[in-house]
Amino acid sequence: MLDIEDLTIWLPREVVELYQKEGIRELYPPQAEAVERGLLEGKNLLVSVPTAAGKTMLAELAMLKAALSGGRSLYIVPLRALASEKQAAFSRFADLGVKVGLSSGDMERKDEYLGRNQIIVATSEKADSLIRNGARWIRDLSVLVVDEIHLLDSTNRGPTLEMTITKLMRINPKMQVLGLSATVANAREVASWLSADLVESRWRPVELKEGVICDGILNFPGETVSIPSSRDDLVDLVKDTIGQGGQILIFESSRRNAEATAAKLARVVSKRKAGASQDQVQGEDGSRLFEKVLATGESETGKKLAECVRGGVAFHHAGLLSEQRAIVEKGFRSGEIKVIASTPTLAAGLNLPARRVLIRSYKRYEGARGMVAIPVMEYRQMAGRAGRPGLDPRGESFLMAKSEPEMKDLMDHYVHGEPEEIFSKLSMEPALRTHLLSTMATGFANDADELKKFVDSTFYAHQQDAWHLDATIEKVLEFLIDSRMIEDDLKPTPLGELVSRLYIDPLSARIVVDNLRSRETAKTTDLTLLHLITMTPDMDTLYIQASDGWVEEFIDQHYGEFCNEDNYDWMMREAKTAALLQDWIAESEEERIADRFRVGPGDIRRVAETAEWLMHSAGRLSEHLELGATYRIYQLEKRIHYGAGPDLLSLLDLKGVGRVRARKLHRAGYTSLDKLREAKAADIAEVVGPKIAEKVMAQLKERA
DNA sequence: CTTGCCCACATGTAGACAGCATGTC
DNA sequence: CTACATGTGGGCAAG
Repeated sequence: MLDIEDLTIWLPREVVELYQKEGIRELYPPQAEAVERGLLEGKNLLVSVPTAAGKTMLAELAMLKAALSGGRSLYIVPLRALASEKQAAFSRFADLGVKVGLSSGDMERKDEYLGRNQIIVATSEKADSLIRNGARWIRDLSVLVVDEIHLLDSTNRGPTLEMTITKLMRINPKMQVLGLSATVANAREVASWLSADLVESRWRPVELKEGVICDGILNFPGETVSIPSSRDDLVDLVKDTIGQGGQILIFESSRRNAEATAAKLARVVSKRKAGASQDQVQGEDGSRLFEKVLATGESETGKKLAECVRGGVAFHHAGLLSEQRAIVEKGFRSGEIKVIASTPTLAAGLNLPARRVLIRSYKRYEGARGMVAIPVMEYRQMAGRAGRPGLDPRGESFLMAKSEPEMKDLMDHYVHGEPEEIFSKLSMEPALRTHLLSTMATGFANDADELKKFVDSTFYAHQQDAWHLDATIEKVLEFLIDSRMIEDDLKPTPLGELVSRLYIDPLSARIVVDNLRSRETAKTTDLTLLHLITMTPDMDTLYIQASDGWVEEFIDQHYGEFCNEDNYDWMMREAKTAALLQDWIAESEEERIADRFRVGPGDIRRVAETAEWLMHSAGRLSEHLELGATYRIYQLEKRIHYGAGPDLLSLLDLKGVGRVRARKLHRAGYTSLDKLREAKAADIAEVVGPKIAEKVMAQLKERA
């Protein structure tokens, strides 16, 4: 037991008082262990404990210690949403004179300006990008916190995290490193890579009972409990939970299942409500949320969600708009929503605990491999959402089994099972393409020897045999040389430096450059350029479904406009994605796009966001190599940003004018800035309202 | 003739980071 | 390439 008061040995009194004011009297056991192991004496630590065991506070203590003695800390998280959540939380240190900055792709300030903060929160990619772009303050860090460091195991994003940590440790040799991890089998291995002490514990602030539900029986280790049964375990468990005044989080393996489950439960839950008299207020809550959801747009998804929240139930997946997700999350926190059926979005993301968690399917579709049982680590991630500290006496989580033998299997494998080891994915070719280039471009290595030394300091080299890595490195370097991004002696070319800073896959750059070079300008249309960026590995193309027969026709019709693509399956996906973007910049309504392409509104935004980034990068490449398409590409970039037709481009330069107002002005005859200049303020006000009109007039005057 | 049920068969499958430069309705 | 849950439409019997 360590009293919070004891922290005054290492920290100023005002820090301790801040926590005391928040009601904290003593440290949790794993926290105390971390402090004893030298958290506040600059020791590197890897803390591997369950969710909600107080990892964040440990990071806070270390960062405050540094901040109050003039040091700077970087806190790395895997998600943008998490970055804003942490930034908001750390902002309470303003009273101590500690400033907090946020840096992620969607919320950006000037990089150098960020250095004025003592704590900076960033996504791993952004942190990497800050290094690539040469932000100076990043060479002067006292503390590095890496949240969810077990993501080193992720194929997509693990290598970025790994390289970022490696680079930061190299340029800040004295920096304290604090890794925060879920429980994994080989935490010691990760710790040793970081030269860190390991703090490992299974302690939780709220008891968690894990079990398996089967035929109306809740099976816990050494104990079974039966609940009122109507032969539908899902409905029974939900009714039971709500009957106790609790909330439940249900994890599904597909969006469709999440939506179907939510719809089904909404019917059940609202029927219960209708029976109870004091629930008048609840009903009003429901209709308030109903309106709020509908206000975000009346897409199919939106309407379905609105219908569900009316009954106090919601679904949650990446097809939702971020506004819609926010409504669901907030509604659940406030208790207006009792049940969320979610895809894994919620498992990895925000802190949204519930009394009970139901994992309805522990299998997940993995393309060629069919349905695969999820790793224990992911199970823990989901189960760990059960139990709200201070609110629930305990949390309960359940897997769902259809038979006795399956129930026993699940007990063995998940409830009693140990999480897996994590493995570096750095030897994957796409990862190396990106990161070898940036290593050379940022001067972390200047020749083959230095590169070898650098690679030797990665987690991969620490953990695994290097022969596979060496072979891939060879291949990748050849590609980079052939693409003129590095010279024969591995020195970066200006093109290579540009690609590294743009943060795109070198292969994406290669595809863009090759196609722009070989293509005759006369045959280049908007569709050509849209297709071009969908061909790059940085674009996640849409799937082809049975109802997508039109795509083949679309390809035939516009044959000459497409870039060369040998693989017809890819071609279909690329063409479909390009078609979506074409609709988007033709000002087609979101609802219509969602319908035509069978995607959620959130997917549309994501495709557009990625496309905008890639179009910008294509523009920079065209500009740098003088490929002749620069102007057109930048215009397209702008159109993708706003989702607007070509005739609006000049109007969009005006602040306060987006796609909607620009179209209104255009329809009213104000088709250009000159036309607007000739008009009277009152007439413009007629179209866009007096306030905006005034703003517009002021800008016109300034420009003239 | 309608309704309800079972079966065979078709269908579709999680998530989300980055550049740049500041403000949509 | 490996599975699975869900939705759909036809066939059939009961009402």
